[in-house]
Amino acid sequence: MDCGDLFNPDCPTRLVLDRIADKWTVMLLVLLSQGPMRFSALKRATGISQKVLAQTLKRLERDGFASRAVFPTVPVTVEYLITPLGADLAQTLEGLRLWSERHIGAVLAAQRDYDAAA
Amino acid sequence: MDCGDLFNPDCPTRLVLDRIADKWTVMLLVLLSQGPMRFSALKRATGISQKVLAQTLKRLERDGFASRAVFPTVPVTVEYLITPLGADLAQTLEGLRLWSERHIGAVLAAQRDYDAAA
DNA sequence: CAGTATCCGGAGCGATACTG
DNA sequence: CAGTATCGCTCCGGATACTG
Repeated sequence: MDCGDLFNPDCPTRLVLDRIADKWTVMLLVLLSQGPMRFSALKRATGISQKVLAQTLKRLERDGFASRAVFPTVPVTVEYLITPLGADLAQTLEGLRLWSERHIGAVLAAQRDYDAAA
Repeated sequence: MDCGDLFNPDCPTRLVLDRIADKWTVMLLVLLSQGPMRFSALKRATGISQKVLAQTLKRLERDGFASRAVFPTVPVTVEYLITPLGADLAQTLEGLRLWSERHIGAVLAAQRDYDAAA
């Protein structure tokens, strides 16, 4: 891994990591990559508080990972959709998901050993 | 992406993500994957505060991603080394790094557009 | 329904001082 | 050298209440 620029706070990898590294972003990314969803559906599915959900969706939109579709019904209906960029990122995250499922056992075992030694 | 279990806080992907999603873990992982390093060298290379560096290294060790080698010199010498598990994870993160370098332009452009509209 | 506004507690991180 | 201990600030996230 070329990491010279990792020391730069503006390094692409750090920027992306900082963006997806909060509690809910990846989860919403994955959810939306399965299909469009409305605000309340996302809230129900995830259990996120309204404030944080709104916040996270706004950032997703700002970064170009999701888009908003507003239907002028009464009351208003809003759908969130993943963008091609967001779908591409979700696809890439798949590698990390596979790694996690394969190796989580090893990680948890290491933690147990470590804690037992202490 | 099979995300049914993403809603479970104990889902492997969330566990791993939560562990590497802090400010310094990935950077240390990458650094150590290039070769063993001593505490003070890591401190100099990264600019992390002593407290947070010690904290982060301890977690890396607990998760089985790094190991400590203590040499009984005076004063004591300590080297940190990446483990096979840690090296494997660093390798996987390479995919995310590549994605970041390829698409960071699109992300920053999206942010500019979004901010300009507001 | 789809948000915004406000308050609050806890975690993360840095700076500083101290120790074997 | 390789840490630990303490303080203080900031930001994140949750709970609650309110609005077009």
